[in-house]
This record gives sequence, C-alpha cells and structure tokens, in this order.
Amino acid sequence: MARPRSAAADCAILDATRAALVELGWSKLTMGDVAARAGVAKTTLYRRWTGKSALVVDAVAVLFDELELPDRGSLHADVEGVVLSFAALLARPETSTSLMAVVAESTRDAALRDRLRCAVVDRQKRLVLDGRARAQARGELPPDSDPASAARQTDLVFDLIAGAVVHRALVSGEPVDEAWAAGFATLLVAGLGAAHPPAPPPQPRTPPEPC
Amino acid sequence: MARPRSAAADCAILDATRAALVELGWSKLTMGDVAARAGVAKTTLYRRWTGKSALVVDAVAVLFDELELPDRGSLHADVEGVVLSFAALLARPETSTSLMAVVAESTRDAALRDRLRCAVVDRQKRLVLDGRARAQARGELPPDSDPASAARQTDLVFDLIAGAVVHRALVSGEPVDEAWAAGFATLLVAGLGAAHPPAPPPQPRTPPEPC
DNA sequence: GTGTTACGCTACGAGTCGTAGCGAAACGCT
DNA sequence: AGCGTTTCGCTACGACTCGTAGCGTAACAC
Repeated sequence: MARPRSAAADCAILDATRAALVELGWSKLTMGDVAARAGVAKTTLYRRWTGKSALVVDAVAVLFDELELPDRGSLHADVEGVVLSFAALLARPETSTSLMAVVAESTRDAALRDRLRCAVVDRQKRLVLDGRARAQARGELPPDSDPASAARQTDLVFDLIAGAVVHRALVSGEPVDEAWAAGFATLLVAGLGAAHPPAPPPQPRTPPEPC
Repeated sequence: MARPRSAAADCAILDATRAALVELGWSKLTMGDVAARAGVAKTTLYRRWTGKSALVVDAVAVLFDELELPDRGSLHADVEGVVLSFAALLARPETSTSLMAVVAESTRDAALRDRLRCAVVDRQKRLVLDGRARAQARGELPPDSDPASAARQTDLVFDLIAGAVVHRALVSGEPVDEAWAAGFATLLVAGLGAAHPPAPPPQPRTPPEPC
C-alpha cells in the first residue's frame, strides 16, 4: 500500500557483491564498497541485510543452482560429472572464498547457519536424490529398503562428495581433475555396491531423526 | 649475539589466541585483545606474525597433533576411530571456526596457504599412512603396486575422510556420531576392498604428477 | 491527489588497523 | 663486569570500517 522495494536494486546489489568478491575477496569486502558499486546508499544495504555474511550468502546462493546432473549412462559417470562440475564452480574465486568464510561465521551464528542450509546445502541434495533414483532405475543400486535408511545414505553420499571435493580443492589445494574424479567415482561406486546389498552390519542404534 | 625472543611470550600469545577464539570467535577476535590477554604489547604481535590469519594458524596447528590412530584391530574400526576423534576435535569451538576462516583467507593468500598446508594438512596424512600400512599388514588391503598410485590413493582417502567429516559437521550441521561413523567406515572399507584388486578400470589418462 | 514507504545523503561516535618513535630492559659475548 | 645488540612496552597516530540516526525527497498504491 505504498512504495515497494526496488527489485532492480536487489539485483544490482547482489551483482555488485559478486563482483567485489572477485576483486577483493572476503576480508577486504566492505559494505560501503558494495553500496558504491551498486549505486545505492549504504543504508539501503543495512535495511535489507543484517551484515556482510547474510548479504554474501544470498549473493552466492544462486551460483549453486547452475549445478545439474545430466544422465551420463552409469552411476560412475554421473558421479564423475557432478564432481567435475562442482569443482568448476569452486574454482571461481567468488564461490570458494565466500563459501568457506560464511561457513566459518555460521559456526557462531545460528541464524546464518539456517540461512546457509536452506539457501545452499539443502537445495543441492536434489543432485544426490536424482543420481540415486537413476541408478536404482538402472539396477545399479538396490531399491530402498526403508525410507529412514535411504535418507541416511543420501546424506552420507552428499557429505562424501561435497566434502571430498571441497577438501581436495581448498584445503589440500590440489587440482580436482579428471583423473581424481575417476578415482573418486570408482571408490564411491564400489563402496555403494558392496556395502548396500546386506543391511549395514555394524549399525547398532540409529534414532529416526527426521528433518 | 643479543637478546633472543621470549619463548614464554610466544606460548602466552598462542594460549591467549586460543582462549580469545573460544570466547569471541574469529570475526570478533582482534589483535589488541590477544595482546592484552597475553600481557604483551600489540607491537610484539606484529613483530612476529603478519596478521590475524597467520597467528591463528600457529595457535590452532598444535591442536591437530592430538589426533592419534590406536590399533583397533581392523581397518573398519580404525576408520571409525579416526572419524570420531577428528569430529571431537572439530566440536571444539576454537578449531571449527578458525579452521574454516583460515581456509577462506588462504584462497587469496598463497603464503598463508603454504603455512596452513605444512602446519596442519600434511602433518595429518601420517594417520592415513599408518592406517593403510596397518591394513596391508593385516591383509585387508593389497600391497602397493607402484609408489605413484599408492600416493594417489593416500591423498584420495585423506580428502575423503577429512572432507566428509568437516562437511557433515560444519556445512550440513548434523552430528558426527557413532552411527554415522559406522556407516561411513562401511562404505569406505567396501570401496577400498572392491576398487583396488584390479587396477582401476576407467582411468584413461593419469599424468605422474609427483609431489 | 494523497498517504505511505523506500530511498539517498550526510554526519556521527566507536572501534580496529598497522606503523612509527622512543626509552628501558634483557641477553650474548668478551 | 662491561659492552653491544636486539627485543620489548608504551604512546600516539592517520586511515579506515562499522552500524545508526536524522532529514528531505521521490516513487508507488490506492
């Protein structure tokens, strides 16, 4: 019933944030700088976001939506594909720097952690769900025995893939190339194939823990 | 041939850094605060470290040395053990926050990246090397075919374990408990057992790439 | 048109940064 | 003991960023 917030300004601010991240990195990025690049007042930024972390989460979240999982004909090939495209995404300076910095901040800020999870993490689990369903349709993986264990394994595979790629690229600092992706996929596919058929033997207690 | 730097001051500074990290976290940690806690002048800090990141790397590096790999009788149990002790280390507020923040900074600072690698990353590969040698002695894993592929697989396993645990704990934000560790170990051991015996089939090109 | 709201602008106190300059104290060496 | 060298504590400094407040103006819905 009055003037609405400018969607164009939102877009300009997020673009400016990404551009500033590429040039300056996380630590030298300032709110005033982003405001100047976007052609808005600094106060406008603080009217919409609580601080640098929240702004960067929104600016970077959309980049993760470009990840896709084309059907490459086998589970092994699908894993290779997602590893390489995730690595390509992490190779861009604005994603790697800001993702790690936001994760660091989120260890002390519950609101930021929730925002990060629903804007980035949970949305990418679809890739694992897709790949898993596809492999089951091909007969490469057995169908779900029960929903709880299916969810558990989906989470496990997600943390495995994303964690390993991030660690290789950003912590170990070595390239995620085709050779590495092939070795990783071989290991993962073999593990899934061998570990699944019998119900996982040594898992004594597992509270349902629905999300 | 003159006054040496006080080792006691070094120790007091690093202790103060860890204490400040616990209380304040990474973003609110200031050099002046650390200096005050340690009972030293701020200039002394800048005489020994270039900035906050370098200081925190040194302060946190020693915490990772507490990781050990007692022989639990099987590869599966050894993996479970290292996963849980690494998770316990990451549960401490000073490690999780600062590790991620330093990794974020290191994506833009080559000197910091080197420092991080040799102070933290490379020193922990010993755990994988130990566990691997032990499993080979037990006959759970085949002996090394050639040194290059052995090194490649060591790196892969290292990134897999460390990456998955970090991702689960800090990004997904879910607990690394015994059930998860058991599921992870089952998958990893199965993958290693199945993928290894025949030379990895779909690895077309693999430049030697010695480190 | 009119009312409501977002926006741009300026200014502000508080806090941090990293450095410079100084005198004093601590240590190795002879 | 005496000397030379280096570290250390202290103070002060300009530059910068932060996050907020206040105000007048412009844009939009009704």
